Amino acid sequence: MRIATWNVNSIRSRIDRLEAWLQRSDVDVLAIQETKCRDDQFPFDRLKGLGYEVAHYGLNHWNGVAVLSRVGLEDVQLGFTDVPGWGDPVAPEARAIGAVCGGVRVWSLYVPNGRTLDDPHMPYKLEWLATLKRNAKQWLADDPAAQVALMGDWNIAPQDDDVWDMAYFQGRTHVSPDERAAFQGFLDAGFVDVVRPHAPGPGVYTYWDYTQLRFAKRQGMRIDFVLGSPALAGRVVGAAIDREERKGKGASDHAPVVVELED
DNA sequence: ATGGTCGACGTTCGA
Repeated sequence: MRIATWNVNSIRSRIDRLEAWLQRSDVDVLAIQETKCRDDQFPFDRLKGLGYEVAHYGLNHWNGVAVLSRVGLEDVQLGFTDVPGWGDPVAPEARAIGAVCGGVRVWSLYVPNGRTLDDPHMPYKLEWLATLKRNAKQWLADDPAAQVALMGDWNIAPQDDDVWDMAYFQGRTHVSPDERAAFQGFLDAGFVDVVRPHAPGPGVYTYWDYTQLRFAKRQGMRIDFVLGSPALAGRVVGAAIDREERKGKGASDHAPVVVELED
């Protein structure tokens, strides 16, 4: 079984490329982030036409997450227990959707960006991650053999090699000790970055800013991850970042990340 | 091409 995650940066503007990518990538399950639309705007029919069941969680033109599957899609959950919201008054944001696909509990996650170190979005980001970690630890406590994939745009570069120049990122988000500690918490809980061993750095990224010719200059960030529970990690036989998909006109600023599981 | 791009509910904001 082949599972993947991709921040598409608007599914409506990316639907042609998404269709083409699905047809050539042969994935069974895809976690999508930043659909940037509501259900009534989501191109369900085109994806169903390719043989995928679809679960989408989108509240407005920001955020939005989805799971596509051609190996079954059950027990859909919008958000996780106690997921923090944002705003005044506090309102939910569509940043997490879970479903069981082919025996794997898949989560499509769009972690809050943080914006700047002194922005209120930063404590929101950390609280969001802490709450997700509490949930994830509980899932493993309930069933140590659970097959869980936490997939998505984590908006964290856990290691220095995950950005092109640490000096540039001094004082910026994505690399701060608090964010890295939040990410490490998932590893400490038993989850495994199942892609890194198959796509080692340095210079291996999943995101390149549209501006400043970042892609052409190979100035990217590794911020999209698939964290597998121990049982899932034991099934991983390969993984790859599809850097080709970042090329050309109409590309998302993120590349898809694909993980191959043994049957 | 005085070299900051995308996408969205856009003449502005979020990434």
